[in-house]
Amino acid sequence: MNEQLLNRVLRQAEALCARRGARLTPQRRRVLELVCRAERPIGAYELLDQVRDGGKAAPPTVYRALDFLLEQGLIHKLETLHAFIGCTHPDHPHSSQFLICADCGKVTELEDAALLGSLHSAAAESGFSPQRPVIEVIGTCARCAHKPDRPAD
Amino acid sequence: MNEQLLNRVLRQAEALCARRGARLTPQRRRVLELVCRAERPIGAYELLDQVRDGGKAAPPTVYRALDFLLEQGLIHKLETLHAFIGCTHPDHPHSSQFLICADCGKVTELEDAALLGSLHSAAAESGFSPQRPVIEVIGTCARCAHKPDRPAD
DNA sequence: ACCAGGAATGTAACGATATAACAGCCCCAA
DNA sequence: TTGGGGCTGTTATATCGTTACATTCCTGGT
Ligand SMILES: [Zn+2]
Ligand SMILES: [Zn+2]
Ligand SMILES: [Zn+2]
Ligand SMILES: [Zn+2]
Repeated sequence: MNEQLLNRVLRQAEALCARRGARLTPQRRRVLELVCRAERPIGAYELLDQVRDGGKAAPPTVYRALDFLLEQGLIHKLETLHAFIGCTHPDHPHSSQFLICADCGKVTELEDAALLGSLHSAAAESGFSPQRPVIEVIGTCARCAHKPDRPAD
Repeated sequence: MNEQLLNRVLRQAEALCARRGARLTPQRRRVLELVCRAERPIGAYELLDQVRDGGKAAPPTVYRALDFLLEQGLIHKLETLHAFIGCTHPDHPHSSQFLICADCGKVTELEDAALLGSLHSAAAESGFSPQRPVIEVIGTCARCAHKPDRPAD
């Protein structure tokens, strides 16, 4: 996430939390910023290292911040990677899908209505009521597909 | 999985492995049977307890069997639960979807072509080549939706 | 039958991810 | 001012998964 987008996201986060009466404390804001600055999904313990930064901090510090940010929809958790990414459009609640490149590790967040529709149709046939769809697709991104070969294998 | 289906699955597993030159050893067959007998997704350490059954066994024993069974498509892993279920139709390779009831824990395996189609379309728009789609839907199953209330909350 | 050599298993230790439980702090509201 | 709820600190522990290396088993070539 570039600097400009990051600033926008942080401002949106503050506005959203204010509107909702949720407290985006410095600790939480710090974790949000770290997640968003990471070019790739980032793990909780990796975050912990950065939060410590010489000082002291324990897992609950980071996990509690992550829980808050997840509740507010400011970040997403990638179940297949046990890692987190910042949401680029937290302004509205959404159920999104993730394209995860197994080669370069980059993740693209989609919000595909047709895909969600298919999912709801399929669930409905079984009388099932979806509450939290988890859709994560491991594959190869366009950039990596164009690479002629793995350069440094 | 009922006894009849279990027996069919075990026979299919033997046939498949034989055809592929893969060795469905007693250990692996045992783990497959334990996974299939479980009414719900079962975790690796839970399996380990049952594999031990008084004797001795260590995590790699179970994880290696699980790896083999996953490779052969005889079981599936549920990423959101860190648990495993037996595949009810291992005769052909497939990418399936899972409906996970948050109330009773039951899991339904789907193989919905339309849903997969939507997924591929959505991915294609981003130039992304899917290799392993992970689709797990947390929600409420038909049975649990009909319950008037949580009986013992 | 014999003997590699690879596949499968046993065993001990460790690493990574996540939560429980309880204590102290801060801020606002009654 | 005095709770009380929300946030944070701290320690320990639970849960999930892997590494590394020794041993055993099976198989295929001779
Ligand atoms: Zn998002
Ligand atoms: Zn890539
Ligand atoms: Zn299946
Ligand atoms: Zn249910």
